[in-house]
Amino acid sequence: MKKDERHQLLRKLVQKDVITKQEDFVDKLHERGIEVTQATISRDIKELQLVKAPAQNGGYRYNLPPEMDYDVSQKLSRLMKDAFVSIDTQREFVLIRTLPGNAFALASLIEAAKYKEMFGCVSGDDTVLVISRDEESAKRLQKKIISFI
Amino acid sequence: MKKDERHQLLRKLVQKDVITKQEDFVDKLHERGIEVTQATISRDIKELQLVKAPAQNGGYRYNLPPEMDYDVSQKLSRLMKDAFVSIDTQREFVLIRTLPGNAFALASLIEAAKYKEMFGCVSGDDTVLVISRDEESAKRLQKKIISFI
DNA sequence: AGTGAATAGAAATTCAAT
DNA sequence: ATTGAATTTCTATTCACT
Repeated sequence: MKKDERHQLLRKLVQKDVITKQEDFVDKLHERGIEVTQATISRDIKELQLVKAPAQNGGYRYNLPPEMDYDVSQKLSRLMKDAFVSIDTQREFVLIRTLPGNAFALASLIEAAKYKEMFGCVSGDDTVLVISRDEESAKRLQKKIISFI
Repeated sequence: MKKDERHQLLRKLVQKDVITKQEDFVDKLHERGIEVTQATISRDIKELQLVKAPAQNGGYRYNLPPEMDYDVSQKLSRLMKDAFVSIDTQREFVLIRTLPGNAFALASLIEAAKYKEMFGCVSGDDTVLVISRDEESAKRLQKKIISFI
């Protein structure tokens, strides 16, 4: 199983089940016949930026990172499915192509999403250029943006 | 130094400084002449529901719990300073008294705040009754609501 | 209740291998 | 690049005391 697949699964699991420690992930994956160790889960958690949060009841629970506004997320999802053409990164830049006339709207939504990785964002008619902090950030942004399709 | 004071200070510190581990808190407090151990900080973190989040740069950072909308928070703050009279808990209930005619507005804002501890919330003219999950939740809600004054 | 000292328990990293 | 085994580091809890 590829890392990206496992990451997707972890995101599912952390929402569906109450995960109180990393071993819980190891066990859940084991149930599905996927063998990983705690070391790998620790790295996954870091990459996915999951957080271990003290819960209401007194225990702990791993959570997804704080999401952007539901509203923004909805609109991004619709616009991306609708008008997305391609995405690529070059150094600390992310270049997104859209159908003509949609780039400005997309740029506005990306601004509204307040990605921590993002410095700024400019748009033409069918092109959005996102400037991020560094190459790593650009790659992470690419993944996040693609996930809306 | 009282626990509540220390909690307030921790909330300040976690915003101002980059705290990567609990010992960082111990050190920061030590600099201010406050002697606590890591054990106490661990308990504080649990009570304040601070989270250790993987950061953009590859490290870790303790953060405040995800906040409610800025907008809601602003309005709550204004209304509380304006119209708050008293607050008390009884079992799993929180009873808030306001100046006459303000309870409904306060209840709406409390609803909008989407506190996890809250079941429901009803209001009269000068009284808001919040129903929470249990006694502990009620006490936590009381603290959170008072903090807007 | 709130706390510290000691300890158990959980998570992150190192080191090696692939 | 990705991982597991071992290890280190960090965090939570226990126990005793106040």
